[in-house]
Amino acid sequence: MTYTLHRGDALTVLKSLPDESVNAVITDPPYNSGGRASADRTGRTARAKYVTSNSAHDLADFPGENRDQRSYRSWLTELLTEAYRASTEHAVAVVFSDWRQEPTTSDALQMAGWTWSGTIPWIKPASRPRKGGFKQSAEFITWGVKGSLDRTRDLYLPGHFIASQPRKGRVHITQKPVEVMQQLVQICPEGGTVLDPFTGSGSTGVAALREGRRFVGIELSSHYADVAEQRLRAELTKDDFDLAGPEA
Amino acid sequence: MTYTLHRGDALTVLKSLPDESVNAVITDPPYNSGGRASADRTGRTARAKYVTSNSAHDLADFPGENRDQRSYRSWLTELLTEAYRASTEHAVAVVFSDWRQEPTTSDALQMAGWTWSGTIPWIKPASRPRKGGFKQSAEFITWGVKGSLDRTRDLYLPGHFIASQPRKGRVHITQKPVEVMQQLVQICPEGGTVLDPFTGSGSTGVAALREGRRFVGIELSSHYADVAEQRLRAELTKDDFDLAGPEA
DNA sequence: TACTGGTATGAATCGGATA
DNA sequence: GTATCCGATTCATACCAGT
Repeated sequence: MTYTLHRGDALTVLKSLPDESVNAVITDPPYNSGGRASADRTGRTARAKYVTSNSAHDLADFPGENRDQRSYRSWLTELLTEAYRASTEHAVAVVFSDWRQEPTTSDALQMAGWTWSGTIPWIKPASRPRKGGFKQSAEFITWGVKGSLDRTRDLYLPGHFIASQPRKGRVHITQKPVEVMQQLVQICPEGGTVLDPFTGSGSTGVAALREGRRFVGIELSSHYADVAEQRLRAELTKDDFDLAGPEA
Repeated sequence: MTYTLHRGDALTVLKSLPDESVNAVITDPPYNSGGRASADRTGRTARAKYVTSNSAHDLADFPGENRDQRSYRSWLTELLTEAYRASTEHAVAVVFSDWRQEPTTSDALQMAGWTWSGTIPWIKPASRPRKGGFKQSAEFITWGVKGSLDRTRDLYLPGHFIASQPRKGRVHITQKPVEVMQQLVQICPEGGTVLDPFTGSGSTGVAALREGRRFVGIELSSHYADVAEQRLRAELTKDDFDLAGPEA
């Protein structure tokens, strides 16, 4: 399997992709969430919003956490519109969000032309408690189809995920568990192409390669583009190693 | 503990409730979901939408399943507005929905004045698989506060639930597991009053009584009002029995 | 290997001080 | 007042070291 990693702004690069060139879009955009007032959400960095002040780790910040509610919706809509154009018939879009952005995400998905087909909770067992109320232990995966689902495939995917955020060897604040991503990429037909306009540390790509799908990624931050490049290359090397065996 | 069960239309009865008389609103309104087109949703009864055509059980139909998307939103908004009026400061509203109605539900909750504070997935492990895609195994519990959360309470509630729908002894199509409801009613202070404008078979009430909360219910269908009445009365009797012990 | 005990942390949240 | 910023808080879970 192969991958392509574009360095640059998601929307700009998306516009340069040819029509009907990908078979699934799986991505985790910056949520632009957190905080009560608009200024809290737009005026602080991802680290300031999402990382406990006394955390020992020193993971790099990531860009794009400065949009207010309205511009978040139109921005996401335009992104998903371009992704729709670049997708084949029966392609599926899979978009992460938190509870606050889930309604906006399903709006944007539909405005971009996709047929909203469901919302899948991802349960994170290790999450902060909240005194006096219900804690927030889930993220949401909104998915939709271009046209109709391909019902000829003998594919049955779960309706929820329970998995902890990576802790050991974590390289990104919002890194997703590869085992979850490996399930998600199966929505793309084998040998097809998975697109992730917010590659980050590249978990979607790693999962795609492991499951025998091609990968096209876009990442703005040069730091994370480097990280993703390394992880993806390592994945290919590991493949060769696995195929050849340790004796080769 | 005591309960009051009103028979009649939810909105009409709600308007007759005194201001600031309840401490939590926990309810499962008719979802008005199901079909893709408006005609699919409004033209069929609840049984036709939610029950596999050859199902063996013979549960009664329930009313209120004939609103399109827009009128559902305004109807729910008006309901939650009245519920808000009838609630005390720091009261919490807890509203079930499916993935399709979750955005509308959080809209209505906020339009009614509540501060939306989160969305909790309820995972139903035994759900039908879906060929070619992700199955739908979750419902969503949208919750919000009148004013601010009471953070003086030593209360830490879960951020998700995993429980199968009652199978044995089920009396309502959309009956909720009492163990889930028993967790939810804890958002109401002990000895306080829980309101459920769509009582159905009365699971919210049963849970409230078990957890030492008063209950005020409203149910339109006389069939289900009878069912709820019986379950609630049985719960009180069982209480007496438990207190006195089998030898008394 | 299986278990135990110690420790660090989470796509937060909120009250209250400061500007 | 209003907007912004600072930092205390909370516990189930995951990881690690040691037996």
